[in-house]
Amino acid sequence: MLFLIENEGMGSLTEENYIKSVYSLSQATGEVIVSELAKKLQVKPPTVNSMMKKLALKKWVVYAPYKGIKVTDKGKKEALSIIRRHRLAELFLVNVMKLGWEEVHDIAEQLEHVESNRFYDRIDEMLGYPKFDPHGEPIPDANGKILNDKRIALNQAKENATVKIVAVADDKKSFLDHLNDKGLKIGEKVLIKRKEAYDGSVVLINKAKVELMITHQVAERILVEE
Amino acid sequence: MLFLIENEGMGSLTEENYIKSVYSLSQATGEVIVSELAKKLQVKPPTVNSMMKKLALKKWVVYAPYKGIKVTDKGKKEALSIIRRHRLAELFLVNVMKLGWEEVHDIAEQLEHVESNRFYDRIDEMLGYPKFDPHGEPIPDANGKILNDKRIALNQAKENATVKIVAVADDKKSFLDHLNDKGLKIGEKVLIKRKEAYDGSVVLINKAKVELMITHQVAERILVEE
DNA sequence: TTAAAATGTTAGACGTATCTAACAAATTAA
DNA sequence: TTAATTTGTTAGATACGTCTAACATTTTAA
Repeated sequence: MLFLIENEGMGSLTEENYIKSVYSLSQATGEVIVSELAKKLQVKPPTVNSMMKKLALKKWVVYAPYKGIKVTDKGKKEALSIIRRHRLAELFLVNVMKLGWEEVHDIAEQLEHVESNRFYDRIDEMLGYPKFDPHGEPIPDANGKILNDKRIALNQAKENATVKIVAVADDKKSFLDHLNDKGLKIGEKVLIKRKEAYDGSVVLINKAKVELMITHQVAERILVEE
Repeated sequence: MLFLIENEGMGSLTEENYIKSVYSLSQATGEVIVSELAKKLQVKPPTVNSMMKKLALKKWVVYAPYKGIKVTDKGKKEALSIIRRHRLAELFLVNVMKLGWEEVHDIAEQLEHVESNRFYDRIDEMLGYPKFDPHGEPIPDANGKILNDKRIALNQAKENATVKIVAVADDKKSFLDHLNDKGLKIGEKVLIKRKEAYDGSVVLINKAKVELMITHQVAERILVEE
């Protein structure tokens, strides 16, 4: 007799980490490639490959050989539930436990896997049911509903539109530094002046009326709305 | 090239769970047997057997085939560090997060494996550096030092001694109920009237001057001091 | 447009933690 | 004190998550 330890919808800690990364890396463009995931998760491509087959069987992702990986609604729900726990944990560590923002990420990475609705509901309550974390990232509610899910990658915004930078899809320090150098930050509005069909770069005008050119690679990782 | 992921002293989550159980189950008698551990950890005896070989290699336990398992000083240090985290977590969940005692054990079981000194030091600070948890169990300090480590099993106390019940080495509800039926509880003093050499049972007199007989099996699981 | 480079997949291996089946030792009871 | 029972060990299997080496496909660039 064989017993299934995990319930239908549940995932192992590892699976949780994968779906979370698939979700966030595919946010901007709608999909993510194997090598990108491998880099993010610090594993080799074959490992990602076999895990994707597994997640595809679970219907968390859509995955055809040599094609990009897409999250399904089911996978999205999983990811949002983990992201909710991560963001609540971070906020809790900062607001209640008075730890510094720079030191909470790794702890939250561990706390997000704690299995206990009571624990997270209580944190949510103590924090006053917050809707956003201090990076501007929305916190999904207990049902996985997320406020303002209409964010798009900067390179997908229309020419001449004025959009607000609401988040970045890459939290590596080097990327944040790069934005800083360009005089861009979360919360600020920019005007999309021109999108180069040629190389996908975007020319925009920032708050200080300065014209800036940003590469496709970078534009893809900046989330905007409106 | 092969990289070791774990540092010398560290253990996997599984190893941590094993050494914790070895430590607590061997508290009273100085050792614990395979089947007892298997029962506690919900695994089969061969699993315990192979894990004990592993922990013996790490010098956390002393283990010879068909003999009881003993914790080494090194293993004790590991165990105390996990127990510290568990007890701090429980107290935090109850005192700060206002969860009920009955619901915190499983959450603490998960939190105790969070790797972050900052996290635990902060909890310790918020709780005012507590020395005992509400079950009367001492909380080891950051160096693994434990206040009053002179507790002994009830059956090891001398005849005619008056001792205080400070903790139980078995937190299953059925055991606690059994003690309740006998009119014994943590914090209460009892007089050891007689110890039967024959079957190891102990006759004692409780607060209400009532004479009680408790079996060796039970006496072994009641920790007393003084 | 084809050759080189980048990216992805398959096959086969390994370590961890677990199991069952079969056997061995120690303890208990007749 | 020997036989039965309990307890422990060994051997071999399995699932998970990972790897490397070899091969396949796709993309890029000459």
